[in-house]
Amino acid sequence: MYAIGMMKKTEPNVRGPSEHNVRDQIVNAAAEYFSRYGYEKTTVSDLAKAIGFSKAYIYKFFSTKQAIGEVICSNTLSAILQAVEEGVSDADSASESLRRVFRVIVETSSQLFFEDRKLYDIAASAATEEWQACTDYQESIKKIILDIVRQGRETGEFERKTPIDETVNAIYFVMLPYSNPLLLQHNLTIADQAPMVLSNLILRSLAP
Amino acid sequence: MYAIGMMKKTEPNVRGPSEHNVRDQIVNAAAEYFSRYGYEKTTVSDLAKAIGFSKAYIYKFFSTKQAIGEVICSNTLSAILQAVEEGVSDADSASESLRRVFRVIVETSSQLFFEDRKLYDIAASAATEEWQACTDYQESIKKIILDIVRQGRETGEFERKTPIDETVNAIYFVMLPYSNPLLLQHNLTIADQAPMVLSNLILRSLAP
DNA sequence: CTAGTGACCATATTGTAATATAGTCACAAC
DNA sequence: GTTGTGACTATATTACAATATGGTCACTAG
Repeated sequence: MYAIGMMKKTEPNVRGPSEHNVRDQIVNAAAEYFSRYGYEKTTVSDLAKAIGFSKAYIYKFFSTKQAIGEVICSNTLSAILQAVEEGVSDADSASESLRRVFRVIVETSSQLFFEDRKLYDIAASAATEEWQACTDYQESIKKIILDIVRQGRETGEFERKTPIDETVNAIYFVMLPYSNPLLLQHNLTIADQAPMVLSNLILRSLAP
Repeated sequence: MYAIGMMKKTEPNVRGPSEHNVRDQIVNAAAEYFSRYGYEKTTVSDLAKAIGFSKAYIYKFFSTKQAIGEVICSNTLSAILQAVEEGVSDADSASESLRRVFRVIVETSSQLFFEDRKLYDIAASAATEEWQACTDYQESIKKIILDIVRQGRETGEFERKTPIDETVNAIYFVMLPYSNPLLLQHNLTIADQAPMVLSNLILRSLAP
């Protein structure tokens, strides 16, 4: 078969060769259209026209429109995660890392979903229908939090009495309303104060 | 004029005598209909028919349908607050009070908005359009938290370094996604674990 | 075999005409 | 004065036909 890494191709709804020029063209067109006109307003025919093929040909590569959406969504969420990880790697303490995680998530998400690009409705669909990309994203955030808490505990920066799973879960719950676009939407008015205030609360709870 | 206490009659959109049999009949009918058929589905004519008067007469007492909704909403939120205050008064420490606030809010809200009664859509309208009753409710919750934190600080149960406003605000922000029906809706799946886990986090952050 | 498509179907979405609703007002009965 | 209403308007909602969209498939070209 094709040379496939340990990723891709495992997910269903992805057809045809995973390395293919046309697949990339579709994804690029989708990125453009979804962010400019929104996911719902963009039709598969639009994408087909944009790259000069027929609609039917698109379905040789993706089994559904949602499958295309998943890729865009996945890329977008990856971009957020990357920004988060960048912030974390620049931090010089676990506390600072946590602050940055919170701040960067809120900032980047607000920007991507509500300002720069019209990616809100794809994120909304993704969150409502619990696409794979979303649950993966939430898992990644949990893992980042876990790593930071671990590190903080090792350096003695954080307390060690509370079961680490509970600590991580609690922090995750606090951040959830700001990392899920469906919820963030309702919290936009406090999205500028929340990261600061809540980070402080979390860090107080982590004090040894 | 009428003998008016320091309340009622101050809010606009409330017409006619504030003590009046018919006003109560309207409110009772509304409570029944809104919780059975929902706020949006209930028409003002329905209420009129239910109490045997004409629709026009209703408008002698309430300037808009929303004004009726505000009363029902206000009563419902008052019921939640009462349950919360009951829980608090039964608690024997500030910590226990905080736990109960969180637990009772989630339990009572879930029940009222999503199980027992179909009050969700009135609460949703209220939250979306920021009715007075809602902002009052949120203020009340903030005040309850403030009182508990104050008490906890006095008894030495809680730390006193953090500015009390920030502490209260942070706790309030943590509870917000569970006290606002619009947000609670998306958190129903974790609504059983959240109060426990998040109360623990809050209490750890309050440790002296 | 691979690359690519027009024609097709079932369901979703839109436009629009018909209906229902929130809210007003002049007026009647007492 | 108070209690109460039918008739009215402007806007919102519904019902439904017309159209658009997601998705499939048999087929052609090389």
